[in-house]
Order: sequence, then structure tokens, then C-alpha cells
Amino acid sequence: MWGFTMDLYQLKTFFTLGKVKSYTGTAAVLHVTQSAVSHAVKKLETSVETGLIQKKGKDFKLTAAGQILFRSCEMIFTEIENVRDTLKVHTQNAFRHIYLGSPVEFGTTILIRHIREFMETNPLFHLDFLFSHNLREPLVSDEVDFIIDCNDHPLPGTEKIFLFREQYVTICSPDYRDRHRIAGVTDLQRVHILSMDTETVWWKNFIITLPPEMRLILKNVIQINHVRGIINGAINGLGIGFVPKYTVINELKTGLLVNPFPDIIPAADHFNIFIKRHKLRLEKNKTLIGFLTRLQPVEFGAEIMENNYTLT
Amino acid sequence: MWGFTMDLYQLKTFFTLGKVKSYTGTAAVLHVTQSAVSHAVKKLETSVETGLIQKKGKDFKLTAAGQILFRSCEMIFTEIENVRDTLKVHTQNAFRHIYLGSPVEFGTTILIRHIREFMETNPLFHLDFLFSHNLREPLVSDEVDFIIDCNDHPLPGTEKIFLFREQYVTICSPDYRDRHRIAGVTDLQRVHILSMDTETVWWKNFIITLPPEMRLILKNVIQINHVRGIINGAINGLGIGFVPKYTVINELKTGLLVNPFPDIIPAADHFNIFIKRHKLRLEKNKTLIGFLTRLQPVEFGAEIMENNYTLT
DNA sequence: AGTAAAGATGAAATGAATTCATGTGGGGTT
DNA sequence: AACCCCACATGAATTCATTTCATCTTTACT
Repeated sequence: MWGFTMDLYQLKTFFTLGKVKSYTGTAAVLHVTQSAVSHAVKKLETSVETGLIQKKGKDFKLTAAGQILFRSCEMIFTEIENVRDTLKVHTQNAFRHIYLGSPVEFGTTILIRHIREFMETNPLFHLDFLFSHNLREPLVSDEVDFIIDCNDHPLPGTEKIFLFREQYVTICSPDYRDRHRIAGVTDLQRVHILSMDTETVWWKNFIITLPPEMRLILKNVIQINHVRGIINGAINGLGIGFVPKYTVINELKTGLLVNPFPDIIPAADHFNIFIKRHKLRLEKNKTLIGFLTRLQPVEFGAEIMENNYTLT
Repeated sequence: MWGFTMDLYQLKTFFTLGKVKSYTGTAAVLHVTQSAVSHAVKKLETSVETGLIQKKGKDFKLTAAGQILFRSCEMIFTEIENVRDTLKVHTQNAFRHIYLGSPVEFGTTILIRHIREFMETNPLFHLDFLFSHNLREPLVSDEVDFIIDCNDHPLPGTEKIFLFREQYVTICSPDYRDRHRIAGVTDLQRVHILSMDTETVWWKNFIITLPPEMRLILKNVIQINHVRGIINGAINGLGIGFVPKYTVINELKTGLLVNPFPDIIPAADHFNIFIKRHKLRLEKNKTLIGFLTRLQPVEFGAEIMENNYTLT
């Protein structure tokens, strides 16, 4: 009788199965038995008259048909989420709930500062924040609605929306610079380097701007897994750090920190929004992303990005 | 347990109810009892915690919330139709079925002539045609997938895609012109006019090109409800007709018909596609519309559109 | 006012999805 | 290689939801 449509519960189980890639796992997610999942998927396969799942031994795959259906599920369920959301807002002034991911330092300072305007003009939005250094996983697992990040995430079906450029800067205390007589980049080899990692991938935007023969290997690396830790480390004369400029604007202004290599301008990173394409259709996301793209934080403004502070 | 989703059967009943605007009617369409429809809608209203339907006495309306949900239903069921279609094509080389509406004369000559190329390059498409003078009703009732028409259809949620310009021309047999000594448009008042309607709305594109003082009222109108009838009427010396130029290209070339007012170029009409916006997402429609917009039929080509035939 | 048509409602019946209990098979371990 | 463990498949029974049936209420039209 209902042959011209599909069973949404079957679709939902198939959809989560496609994400979880495990029958028992989806059963747990949907609060049903593993048997129910198995039955539902089988029925769905019968109704569309084609196999959707390919399992040889350990690994779980969707067939070509399965992937087509999966993508449609994304559309369908985001649309459903959108209606429920819209109806809730429309009928009972409910909150639109957004879960937003961003890097720790950016989120805890810049984002949290500027998001206030959005929350005041959009009182019906409820924002939650996930500040983390690992943002890809929350993005792919749909834990968050979208993320802001300066790392790239070239994932299929994921949109990248440019927000602003981020300038890096080398920092140390003026006392440290004078005491170690730091004049050129070669001096980096005989001082302490503060970095998020021991391999100094963190310093790459600095290193790639040097001519090839000067791409010295940094030694004496002190690993500090938090930008604020690096900044305070530098202030306290632990060594030379490399941090986003917006994080130390005040310290550079007050002279608490100096840039020991003012004539070297490191490559800029880009802050982008990363969002699964189908989630762009959600009204709430459109609204917030619209606000974010229009945002021009003074911390990333022209006068700060163009020249370096060279206080002594 | 399934609280975060919706029941598709309930949605389907609500959706068709929104179209049919009658419980008993919907019941008939879905082959269930009226009671089932009533129960289903009520359950849906409970689950979204808001009224969807407003009925005072005779007339049936959707509430604001109902309209929101209705629009989402269009999206959702279009997407479902699209997947089923795509899966069918993908797994069993099934036909993509399109039902296309167009005006009788255009469809039976131009369209049917040029669509052949499409059907040969897209063997997996199955096209059905509805040639009719009343195309709006089949469009709004979803009887057809989309229509091609030179009449305007300013319906909400309906997209208009330009195809090509259509030139009109006045026609009569050379004998008729000579016998009645037709020299200028004022002569129209003393001869027989062939028109689709008695009010000569059909002639409007001719009349509006005349200067105001010359907008004579046409008398002696012979009503013929088919373009081919008008053409053959003109050929047989019944009077002067006003028809799309593409319908009489051959007759004008062979001299069977002449244009009695070669210096008057009537306003052109526009052939457009009219399609409900959500249906633009269907792959099959995208494909066919892509073909149609790329089409440049010789019948509407530059050399035919620019100058009139003035054969004697 | 009376009647017909359309929708609402509650209890029973029908039917489909979930569960329970159990079977099968691949992978890793010793 | 034999074993066990984990993940999935399967069939019958149960449970739950939706449909139906019978009936009542409402509205419009004569």
C-alpha cells in the first residue's frame, strides 16, 4: 500500500549503520537490539531490490547503491532536523541549538569575545562550544555542527568557507633577547625553542619563509601543549616561542614580549569554517555562518596583520 | 525511542492532505479509510506539538506551521523519489520516467521533432507528453513533472526558465488578400478574423504593437479553437489569422499563405519552462532541462525571427 | 428544522517491527 | 590446528502501533 515511499525507520537504521559501520554499534546508538538492526537493513535491501552493504571479513563497506542511498539519507534527515527545529522555534520560541568547534586559543579568546554580538542579536540561539586541538574527529562524527579551524580538512562532502587570515609571530621576553644576544635566525640553534610539538611542525610557517640554506633544524625544543603556556613561558624567559599574533597583541604592546626577528614575516594561516555540505541547508547554520563571514575582528585587522610590533 | 525522527507515513498522509485538502479525498488517494487519515494527522500534530490544520466550516487551510512542514515534505518526498529513481537506474537500468506538458501546436511539431536527439542520447529516459491548452492545472496538481508554455504562470514556489522567443505572424491566402484588397491594418475591420477566442485576446500581441489610435476593435471574429484549424482556415480563404510563425514557415515559403501586413512585427512571446522549485532537484529533470535550454531550434532561429516573409 | 456529507472518536482487529533464543562464521590466540 | 570470542544472521514469538469498524458530532444546504 505504501510501496511508493520508504520506511523512515529502516532508513534511519541504515543511515546510522553507515556512520557507525557496525550492527551492534548502531543497535546501541538507536537503543534497539542487534537483531532489529539486522532485520531492518535486510528489509530495506529487499524493498530497494539491491544490496546496500558489503562485508568481507573484518571490514565494512557500503556498496555503490548504498553510498547513493546514504547521501540521500543525509539530505532527508537534515531536512527533517531542519523542520523540527523550525517548527519548535516557530511554535514555542524554542532555542536553535548549535554546537560549534574551534581551536582552544582562538575559541577561548577571539571567538568568545565576538560571539556575544551574535547571541544578543539572535536571542533564540543556544550555542555550545567545543574547544579542542583535534577538531576533525568531532566534525566527521557529527558531534559538532561545524568547526572553525586553521588546519585543513580535505574531507569528501565537506565545504570550506574562508573566514580570515592569521599571522604568526616569534616572541620572547626583551630580557631573554638581550641576555642571549639574539640578532639573527641562526641564533635559534643555541637557545631554547618553545613549541607545541617536539618535531617543530608547529614552527613550519616560520621555517618555510627562510631561504633553503637557512632552514636550520631547531634543537633544544621545550614542548608545551598549550599556546597560553608558550606565551607565559616566553614571558618568563624560558625561550623563544612561535604563536598566532592575535594571542600576544597586548604583551607586544606593553613590551612584556618582543619579536626577536621583526624583519621575518612568517607565512599566514587561514581560518576556515569546515562543514558537511548537507548541513549547510540548516537554517541555523546558515544564520551563524552568515554572521561569522561578515565578522572582521580587530585582532585580525589590517593594521595588525601588515606590520610587526618591534617594541624594545 | 524514535523521538528524534518523524513517521514518514504520517508525513505522507499530511502531505497528500495538504494537496487534496480533504480527509476523505486523501483517504481515497492513499487507499485507506478516512479514520486512518484523521488518526495519522492527529498523531503527527501531537508529535510536533502544534496544530497543522485549520478548518473553519467549509474551507480547509494549513496553519503557518503546517505550511512550513508542507514545504519540507516537498523536499523530503522529492529526495525520496530521486533516490528510488537513481537506485533503479543504477541497479537495473530502469527507465527514468518524465511526464512533460506543452502547448498542443508547439508540442506536436517542434518539441516532438527535437526531442528525438535527447531520447537517442539518453536511452534510459522514458518520456510521456501532455499536449494541452490548459497546462497550469496539470502543473499545480503534479500530474506532470514540468511544462513548457508561452503563457505565464506566476505561482509561488515555481521556477521559470527561459527557453526561446516565439514570433507571431498574420496570415491569409494570397487570393484572399487580393480579393479583399487588404493594404493596411484598418482593413481588418471589414474582413473575417480567425482567432482562438471571440474576445481576440489571442490577437493581443498584434494589437499592442499598433499605435493607440489604431487599436481598432476587431469585428467578424470566427472562433477556431485550434491553431491548425486557423491555419487551414486561412489557407482556404476563410479570413485572416494570427499564429506563431514557426507553425506556418512552410506555408509562407511555398506561397500557400502570405503575411498581409509585412511591416508590422508583433510582440514576441517567450517559451519558458515552469517547474516547481523542489522538483528541480530531481536528476532526471535537471538532465532534460539542461538539454532543452541548450536547444536552439531552427524554427526559432535568428534568420526566421528577424525578418518576415513577404512572399506573394 | 431536517438531512446529507465530512470529520472526530474509541475499542477491536490486524499487521509489522522488535525481541528472544539460537545458529553460523570469521579472526585472533595459544 | 584447535580453540574461543565476537559480530552478524535467522526464525518464531511477542509486543506495539496503526488501521479498521461502528458510531457520534459538526457543518452546510434545502
